Amino acid sequence: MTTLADKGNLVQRPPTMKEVAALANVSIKTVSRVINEEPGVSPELSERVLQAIRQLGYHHNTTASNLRRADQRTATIGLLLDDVANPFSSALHRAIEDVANQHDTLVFTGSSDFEADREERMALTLMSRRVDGLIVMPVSQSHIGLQQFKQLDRPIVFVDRPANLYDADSVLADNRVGASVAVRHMAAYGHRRIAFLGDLHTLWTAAERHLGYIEGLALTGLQLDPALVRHDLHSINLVEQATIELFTAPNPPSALFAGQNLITIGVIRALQRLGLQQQVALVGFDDFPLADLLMPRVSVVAQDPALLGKTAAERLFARLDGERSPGERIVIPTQLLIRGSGEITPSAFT
Amino acid sequence: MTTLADKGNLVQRPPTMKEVAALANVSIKTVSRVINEEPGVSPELSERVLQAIRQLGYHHNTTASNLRRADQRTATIGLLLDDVANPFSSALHRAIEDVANQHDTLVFTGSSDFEADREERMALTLMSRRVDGLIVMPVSQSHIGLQQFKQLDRPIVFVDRPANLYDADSVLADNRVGASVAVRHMAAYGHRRIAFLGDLHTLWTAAERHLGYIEGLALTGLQLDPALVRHDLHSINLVEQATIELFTAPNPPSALFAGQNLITIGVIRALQRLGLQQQVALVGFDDFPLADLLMPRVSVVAQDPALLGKTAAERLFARLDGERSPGERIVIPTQLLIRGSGEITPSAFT
DNA sequence: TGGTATTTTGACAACGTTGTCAGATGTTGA
DNA sequence: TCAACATCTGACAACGTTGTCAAAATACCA
Repeated sequence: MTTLADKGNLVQRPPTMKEVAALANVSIKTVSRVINEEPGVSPELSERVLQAIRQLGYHHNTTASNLRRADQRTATIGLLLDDVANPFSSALHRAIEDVANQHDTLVFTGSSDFEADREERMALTLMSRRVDGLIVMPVSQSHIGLQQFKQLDRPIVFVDRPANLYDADSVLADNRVGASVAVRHMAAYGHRRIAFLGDLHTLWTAAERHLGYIEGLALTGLQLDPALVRHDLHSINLVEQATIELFTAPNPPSALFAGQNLITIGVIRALQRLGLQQQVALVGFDDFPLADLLMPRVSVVAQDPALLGKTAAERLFARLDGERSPGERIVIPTQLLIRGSGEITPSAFT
Repeated sequence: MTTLADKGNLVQRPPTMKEVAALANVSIKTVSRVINEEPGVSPELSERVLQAIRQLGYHHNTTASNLRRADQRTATIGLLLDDVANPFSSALHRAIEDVANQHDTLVFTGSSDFEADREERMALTLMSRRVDGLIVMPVSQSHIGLQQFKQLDRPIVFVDRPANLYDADSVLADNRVGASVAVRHMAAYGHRRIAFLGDLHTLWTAAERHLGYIEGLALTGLQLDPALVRHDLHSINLVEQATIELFTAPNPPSALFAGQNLITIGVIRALQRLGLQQQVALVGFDDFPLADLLMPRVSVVAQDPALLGKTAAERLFARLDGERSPGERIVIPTQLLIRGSGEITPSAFT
């Protein structure tokens, strides 16, 4: 025969309102009133209840409370990120946590690892937990799980990348303009052969930055050379390899636009290996810690992940507070940070 | 008159088992059995139920289920970190998430910002949510909130820093040995004046690394000079200022031990400002991204946050599975990564 | 003093689910 | 054909809380 304890179950039940009520010699409802600070409890009873609460070490059971409450709220939201350990994601996370805290809401966070079915699974799990809303960096195109969530009329806010879901808010960085500015910046320093190194072309941000690159070239009257465009560089090895290939091929670029911070880092690694870091211009998309300590200091198009996160969270809570306007795209501007690597002139390179 | 919708409540209730049961023309209990894959439901009924579930878009309500279940589990754990956006914390977070996923458990994460009362508040909130267990980077010394949690016989595992709570597991890096190794390493390169720059002395890790520094000096027969020891450098400005002071004072150090990664970065910034980065030896505690791309490349004592997190999470789930042995201290070794900055000789400096 | 208005309190059902147990149905063997 | 048994199924209570509403206690007024 096995007992509960044998199975490793939590056998010691926390005290309940019932026990508090018994000790204070009042009804459960009175205890409930005291805890929820509802008016109309005499100071005398209230004190007796509080005393009993202290004595028993009672703690309110939020889940049971939420189950009964009429508004169907759980005071939790879900957050689906690429990877909680990625600096961009974790900066978002922090900003969202801060807003959620102000709304007495807890955050369930998960990493999708860019896998649509992980995203899907997480979304369904969170739906089972009845989270009040969702903030998502979307991976999948179909959003099957998310659609089901939407059907319950619960808000979803997309962040960093938009979704095909009609009528959902998205909070995005201005990827296209940012990329275009980066290209034009290097063109202004005299570069005519500017390469593009991008992430998985299926990612919306990668595609937008590529479009910005093309726009930037067009605006400065430069020719687009397909040999200078590399997509799908989703691992550091692929980045290094692509960079080296660019410089061993005939007619190499004199400037590089790196479409994402991990790509920027891979490029720097490769340039150091090639000994070219002082001769090739480089602007990366998305800032990263220590970019200003490298030699040369790395110029980047900076996003503002904290602002993206804060905006997304505020949007979500506005929806939860009843805001019913149609879904919007909110675009947060980017900023070119001039530090040195983007201002290297072509003359440095031969 | 205001309706529910006006108040922004989630008015559309998700379908319940009751509705599924009605549609499939069976009892609620049968629906429950199908969902929980309990044996003894005829294939025919089972199919009818599944059909109804699909038709209504039913999703199991985990919270209601957990409330009723006998084992008192919510399949959630709480995670209290310094700051989810800090790379060390977020690496821990990711490793813990992965283990939790394997146990079909969701993680509530919060940032304490090194404030004891934030930690306290978070702990109480998580207790209200009836999380099954807690993983904590502790801030406070008293652990009032955590103690109450422990009283419910729910496991807590401390990570990175131990707690005064008797009988709780801690998973720690070998701070003292790591620091000692760093000091001895630089001493072996001929340094006799090695400075210590540390974090808030109230933090256990900072204190341990300081002890390791002292031990390292003692083991190499070097004199401890209090003028070379700086504590409480909890902001980048304080670090830069302290570094500059060290080098403007008479008899400056020829080598630096930085007790934490943000401190290391501040030191590098200051050394660059002073133009001393190639002349002063530096070993930092805790690795950071790009340490190997700076010039000189930065030697560090690396911790393994992913392993710390994984170990802590596995410990927690072992407890939840009924493991009843006394609380343990598990120490994860550190590793000296030789990259260049720690191998600069005193001769470079005059 | 009696009657009404007001405040305070508690009994009970309900939230959505699962545990318990008894009843219904079907199967087997003599 | 009937008892004995195994298999399926459902009624009901329970988990810990809050919403509803009526009862009890108190205050107020003529």
